[in-house]
Amino acid sequence: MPAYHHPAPETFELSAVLRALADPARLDIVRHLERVGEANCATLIGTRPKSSMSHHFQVLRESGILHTRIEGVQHRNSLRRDELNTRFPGLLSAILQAS
Amino acid sequence: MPAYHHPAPETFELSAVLRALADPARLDIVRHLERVGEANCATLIGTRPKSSMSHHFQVLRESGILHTRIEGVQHRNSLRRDELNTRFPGLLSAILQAS
DNA sequence: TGCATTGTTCGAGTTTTATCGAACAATATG
DNA sequence: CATATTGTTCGATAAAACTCGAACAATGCA
Repeated sequence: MPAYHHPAPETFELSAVLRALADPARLDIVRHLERVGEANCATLIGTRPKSSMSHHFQVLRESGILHTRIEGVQHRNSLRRDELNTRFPGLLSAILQAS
Repeated sequence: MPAYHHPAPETFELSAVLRALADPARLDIVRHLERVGEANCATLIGTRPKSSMSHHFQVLRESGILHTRIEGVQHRNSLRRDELNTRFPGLLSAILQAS
């Protein structure tokens, strides 16, 4: 399992970030990561199948919203808070703050 | 031409707002309104046909992002800054601030 | 080695969204 | 009233995105 590619903050695209966060399932993922800091996919799967979740994590990763660290068989995800805040100041916190 | 329906701030949905702003054409509209304050559809039409623009304005209106005032034959659009800021503090300015 | 766990990838089906021309409605103006 | 202006609505097409099962890959452990 090769390591993932994570885009550099300079290449984050606002449209991609907004599109990624516009999906309720992905917004749930982001909110959960905000609370727990780091989580693997399995702990975040609710009723959805693995393949759907894997897709959502991919969208979040490729837009720059989260980072995936591989540890053994688990893929641990966490928000790229600092990098997002550097590129789009205040955006993530404004979105997380919204009820 | 009946007046438009503009949703109340309490009913704004974050997903809908993000989805509306995730489209580059609509983000351009929002940025333009930010600059000029108020504009009708015609002045915002670039290369796209009227029907496409009308659709984008509808999406922006129904998500709560802009208000459309009818004056004669023109439909004047402006951002609902205060209402958006009340419902989602800091969100619009964070998005407008992003390059 | 055999098996369970974790997650990706593939492919197909469904839904949503965007695009745009044509026809229409409403207002203004000559 | 005739015509131009502004923008919506309709309908069809195309593109994008979501969903999910099945097969696969990689690790960990007995």
